Amino acid sequence: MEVAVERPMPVKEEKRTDAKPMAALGSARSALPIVFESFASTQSDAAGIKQEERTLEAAKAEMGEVREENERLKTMLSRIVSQYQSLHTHFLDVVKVHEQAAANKAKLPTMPPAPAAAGAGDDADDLVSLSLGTRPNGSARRKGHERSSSSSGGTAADEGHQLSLGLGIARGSGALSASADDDKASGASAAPGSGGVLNLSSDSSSGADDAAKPAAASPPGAARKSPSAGEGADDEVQQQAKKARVSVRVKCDTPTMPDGCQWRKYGQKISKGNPCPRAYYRCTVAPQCPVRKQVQRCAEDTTILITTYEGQHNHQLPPAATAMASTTSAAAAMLTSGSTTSSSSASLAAHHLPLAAAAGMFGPTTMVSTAASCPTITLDLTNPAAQPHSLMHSSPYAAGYESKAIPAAWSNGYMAYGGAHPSYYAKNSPAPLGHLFGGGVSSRPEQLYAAAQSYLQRASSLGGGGHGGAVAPPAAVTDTLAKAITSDPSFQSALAAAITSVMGRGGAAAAQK
DNA sequence: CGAATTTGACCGGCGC
DNA sequence: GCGCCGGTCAAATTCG
Repeated sequence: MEVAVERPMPVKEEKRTDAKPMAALGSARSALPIVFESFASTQSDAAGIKQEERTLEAAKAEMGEVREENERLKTMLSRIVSQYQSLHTHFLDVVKVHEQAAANKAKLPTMPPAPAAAGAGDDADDLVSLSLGTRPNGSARRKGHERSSSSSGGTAADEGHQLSLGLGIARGSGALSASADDDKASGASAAPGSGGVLNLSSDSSSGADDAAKPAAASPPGAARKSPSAGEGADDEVQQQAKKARVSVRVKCDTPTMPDGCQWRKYGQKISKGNPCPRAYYRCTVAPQCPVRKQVQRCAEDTTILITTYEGQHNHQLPPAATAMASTTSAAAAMLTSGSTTSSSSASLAAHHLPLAAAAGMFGPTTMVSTAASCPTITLDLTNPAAQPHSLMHSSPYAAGYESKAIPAAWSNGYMAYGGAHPSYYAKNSPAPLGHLFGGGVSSRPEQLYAAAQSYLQRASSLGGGGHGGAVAPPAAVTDTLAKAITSDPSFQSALAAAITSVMGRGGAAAAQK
């Protein structure tokens, strides 16, 4: 039994408290130990009072230096914030232009009939989204393509407070978006491994998302295939669809990642190249649910749990499970739409963007693999930088900060958030989302979500415009923005906090076994 | 006693 | 055609 897994992850309160301290604090922390050390030593030395005084002076001097550094960092932070704001403003302007263009274009009969099919629209503006977190019922699919499981039927009530981190890619533009609904924050604290690694690998089949919905759906592959120049590509697509997967890597010390769903283990195997056995689970929330997952520990670091999801839930999910479900669905959709664009990953990269964009924008820790029959997106959040604690305890702005730990795509969402609530961002720049999700400080779910949706829409519009090819290359814009945002440590810490929150929540609610 | 997990066997795909 | 390997099945075992 994996009951143990379900228990809420222990909250590492002490580490969370630092959410607000800024970079300055981080640096201060690093300096303080030295001070205390010397102070302690003086005490031990009862004889040399003079030496003690000397040490104290040295300590004071160090303190002074630390203060100065704090000031410097604060200044730097405010500068960064202002730059961020101006950048965002500029971005919004650009987006508006594209939005209008897209609006005009939308009136054209280019939209594929297969509506729902997430990411099905090959030529139209497909919005591929990868979301982590739950979202309020209903609003989820603004862009048609989001078939997150939550929308499938989540009870509205339950989903009132949910956290969602979404990433959307507007076809053609590569725009990404993230949305953040508030979450009781409750979860916030709880990240199991707090430092988690999330790997999302989606199958083209993702259709999965759609497929999951039993009735509606048309075969995964069929749903998304593009009628146009299909040819051999279609077959390939369909095949890929069958293997669509979403894998999530999380640093977790429990047997399985608490994703909120109920799973039943049906097998275990030792796979080649990894001494750790791979466990196979099947979703038991509904008898006919096709979703399966594989859980395996990373050979290099056994604290890292690699969970690969396959398929789409065909039933209502508990609130706690919608986050992961949405993520896997969206990721699958993204891959799917990508595959429909062209027949090979190479061409994908060269052409429209879904996959290419995803691969490029997610950053080094995220991989989108289309080579094999199982296209996979890997989001590696195991990176230390992704861990809230470490983030908050260190000086984010210090050189060497690992900005790549967070997918650039998510940064867009972050940006959206910031754009909608600049003031909030300014006040809490160190870890805005961290407060939101983790601290639960003055978070406003509706606003956040609205902001996210707003951004989503813009992003998709942008994509449409980009597709038209009339305007400046959106991809370039978003890429630039993505880089800028991603390099923002506060975003990283925020994201880490959000993920942590999700994970924690999942653990509490999940009835995993 | 029922349900879930364990674990060896079986099956199908893929590469050589 | 053969062997390897990943994935699944199902009987046996364990647990609550």
